Amino acid sequence: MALEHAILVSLLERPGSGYELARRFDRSIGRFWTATHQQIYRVLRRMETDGWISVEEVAQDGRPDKKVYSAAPPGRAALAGWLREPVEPETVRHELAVRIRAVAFDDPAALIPEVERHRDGHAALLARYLHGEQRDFPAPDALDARQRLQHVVLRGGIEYERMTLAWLDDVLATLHDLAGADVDGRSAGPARTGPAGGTDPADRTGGSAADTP
Amino acid sequence: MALEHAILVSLLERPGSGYELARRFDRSIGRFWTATHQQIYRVLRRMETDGWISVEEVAQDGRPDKKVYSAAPPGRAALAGWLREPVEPETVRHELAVRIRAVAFDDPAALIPEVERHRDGHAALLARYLHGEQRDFPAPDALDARQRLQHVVLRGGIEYERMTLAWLDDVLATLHDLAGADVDGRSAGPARTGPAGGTDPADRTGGSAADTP
DNA sequence: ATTGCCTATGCAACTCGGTGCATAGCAGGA
DNA sequence: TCCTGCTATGCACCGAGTTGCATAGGCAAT
Repeated sequence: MALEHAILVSLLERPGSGYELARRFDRSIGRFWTATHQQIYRVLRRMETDGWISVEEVAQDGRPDKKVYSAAPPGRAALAGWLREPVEPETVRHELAVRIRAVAFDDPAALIPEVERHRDGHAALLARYLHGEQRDFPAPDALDARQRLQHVVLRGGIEYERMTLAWLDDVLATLHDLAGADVDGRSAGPARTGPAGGTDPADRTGGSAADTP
Repeated sequence: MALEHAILVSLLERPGSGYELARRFDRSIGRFWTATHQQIYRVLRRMETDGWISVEEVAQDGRPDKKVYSAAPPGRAALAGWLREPVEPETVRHELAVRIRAVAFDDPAALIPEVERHRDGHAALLARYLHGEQRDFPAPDALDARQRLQHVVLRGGIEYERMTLAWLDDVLATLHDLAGADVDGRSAGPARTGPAGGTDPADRTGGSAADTP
């Protein structure tokens, strides 16, 4: 669990209230670590009792008071320790890949609209990243340490979106091709690849193709 | 929640017991959808009571009996319906990105070993994917629908690993560069980028660089 | 002989994370 | 005027998912 650490990083970059953190998790940090305000408030309370962060109540006019949190020395120490721990191997949850494999047992055309929607979303995100890069890192040779680290993370996001976009085009081409090949199956619901239910024929997949996604 | 659907796809590709499914989730399907045996057994029971799958008790010699599950027509129908639902926007949990940003408040060299380990893992996985592609899809023009779908998913995995590998090299170059630049900070623990705790200077990041990862 | 691993299934307890709802003052538009 | 939306924090509940443990026979190696 790294939400504590994501919050610590965010608070080190700039102190803020739970509400402000929640909005940051909708924008910046949220691109690679999501969290709802509920979770953030709960974790903030725990971190405070653990001494990782310190609070300051700030009265405001025209809007409710807020609690501004800052990273405390124990929090920094915890972060430093965390950086030296082994990286856990990222639990993967790639829903689209499951759906693509599922389409073998249904109409390939059924998935096309959703893949296109997905594709457009990634295209928009890539455009946003590239715009942000132009704005924030116009001179990549004159950056301090923190900016260089932010830039390398951003480059990762850009390359990921580029790669995903190209792959989704590949997927779409494949789906269109398959949908065009068997026009008769277009209207049918399930049960088309195999004769009926149960075991499918030509099922050599278990140990070969299924072994590598 | 798509574990049901991942299991359905796996059972359609080949019927099997909970234990067999668990092992598949360690290898093939597990590359893009992880699950422990506990979860699988629980979900299998629920799917069975819902009529999505059917069971057959199989006695074995020399090892415990097993329950072999197969996808039933209602399961196929549920899968077809799922394929037409909107794709939920993938909750991102990219721990390494958080760590890279965290390193701005600690020693950049501290992260290098873990990034290298990570890099080697991705290199090994890429090699495995490429080997699997050679083995299972030597003639990409002569594939049936299911194989073509499996191949396009595999291509996605390959491109993802290629991209990740290049990016991790980029990250390593950046970290080495930063670690070489401030040799004085090498041995220090936390608290080096900013003067002490609290708010860091040059904190224009909140709305600019922080806005795009 | 004992240790450890593999097959095969399952219970119990827990944490993590998300949804829905509540409060409460203020601002702006229909 | 009413409705919506923003700031700001929080409770209660539920489902998903993990960890630890249990059982139980058979196999292989030390």
